[in-house]
Amino acid sequence: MKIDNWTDRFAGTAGLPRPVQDRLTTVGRAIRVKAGEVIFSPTHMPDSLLFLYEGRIRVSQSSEVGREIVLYRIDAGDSCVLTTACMLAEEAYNAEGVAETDVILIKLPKPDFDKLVAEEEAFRKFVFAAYSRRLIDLLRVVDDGAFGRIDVRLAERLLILAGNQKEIQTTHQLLAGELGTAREVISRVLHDFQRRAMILQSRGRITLQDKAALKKLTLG
Amino acid sequence: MKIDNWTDRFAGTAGLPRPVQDRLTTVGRAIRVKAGEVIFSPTHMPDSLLFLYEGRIRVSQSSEVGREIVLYRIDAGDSCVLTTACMLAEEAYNAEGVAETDVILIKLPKPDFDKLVAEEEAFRKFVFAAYSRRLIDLLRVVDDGAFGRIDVRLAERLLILAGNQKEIQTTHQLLAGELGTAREVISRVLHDFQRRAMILQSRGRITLQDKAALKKLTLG
DNA sequence: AACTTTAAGTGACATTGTCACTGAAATGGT
DNA sequence: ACCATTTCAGTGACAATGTCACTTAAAGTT
Repeated sequence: MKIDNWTDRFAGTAGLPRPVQDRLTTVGRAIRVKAGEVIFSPTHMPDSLLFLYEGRIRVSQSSEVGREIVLYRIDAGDSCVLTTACMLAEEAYNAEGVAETDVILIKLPKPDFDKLVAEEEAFRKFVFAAYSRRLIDLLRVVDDGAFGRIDVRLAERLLILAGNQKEIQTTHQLLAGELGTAREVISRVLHDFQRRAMILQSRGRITLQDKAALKKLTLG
Repeated sequence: MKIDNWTDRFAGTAGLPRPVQDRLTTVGRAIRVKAGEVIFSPTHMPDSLLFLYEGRIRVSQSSEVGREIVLYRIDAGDSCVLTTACMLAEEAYNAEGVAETDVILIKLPKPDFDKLVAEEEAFRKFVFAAYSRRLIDLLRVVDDGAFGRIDVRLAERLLILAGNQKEIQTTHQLLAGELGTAREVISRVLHDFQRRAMILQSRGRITLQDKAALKKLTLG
């Protein structure tokens, strides 16, 4: 598939000279991915730089015994540098990226990526910024995991997942995967939140009834 | 201070053309740091790229309540990209770098860094590789912290810290800081290791008496 | 309606983290 | 040498979190 002018959507490419942009739209292959599909995993790491044109990707890490933790999310307009990092590293890792919504990716082959990094200042900045964001994201994950309380982290995450909505469609299992904990732990904490009238639960759905109270929890 | 030919020590600079290397030795300022001194912290983030010419830097993250976790170590020949990442990011972080031994750093001002990245392929590769290693390191920290058992992690760390030595000079408090846990937890686990004749403790010192047993612990 | 699958609840227990201490070993001054 | 101070380690009680082995409930399937 071909998408015209995708370069307009990315901070690193929008300001490039017209001929360069034209070349990019020629060499970059657009790919549609359905929600839920795996975009990269330890066994299948693309050898291209991925630009996320549309949708959202969830990057998570999983343990041998099936537990999981969400590392960060990639939104439209950003790129996925973890795949490039993993290309360079020999060590084992176990991160995977899953399309959280229907997704349109632009796949830029490595040689073109290298050329662009070499020649275009703006693109270089974009790539470095992407790396930086991921590093900072991971620092946050480490901090939360090592020092944060589970009820606080869950309250935070519920607010984020809800956005400006009041309801979240999810399961306890999925929430456990967000925070890298066990389902039972989530069930316990949510039960407590409900007892305190902060939320209302039904199968596969959580209604945030008192967002202020949840937010308050994340502060103190 | 000036150090001749420091560029020979770094993968990203050793292969550069002679004139480029000469320029680098001119613009790069060498700095000596004594063991224990803070090299960067949230309140004092250098605006240069740091090359570690000699010694070792410990990068750790600390919580508000005084707990700490070691993220990774930077060895001679490597660079410290976290500072460059933090320069680009607006978000709060709380990582700090401490000289673990006496250290010699080469400080390359940002403009020179940018120029080098723009012009030299080898240097670019070096920088990207450095970013990648840190990302992978952090993935490991997340994995260990979220899914690992504390006794296994401690056994692993003891073996690493000992290297090919048999003895480690450290305190329970410092070991707690390595793994992001509390001193009492370390005391408990070490007590257990000693009961099982895997180690021998005295004030400020741990002797690994049965490395094989410790290693075995890290597998099963 | 009966069956299957998936989601959630629960109690018992293990592990890890926190708190408030105690005691022991090194350090430093007089 | 003696004492005071500081640093390091040990400990028991308890809280928070993670694990296990289930049960119960809801939604989808035939």
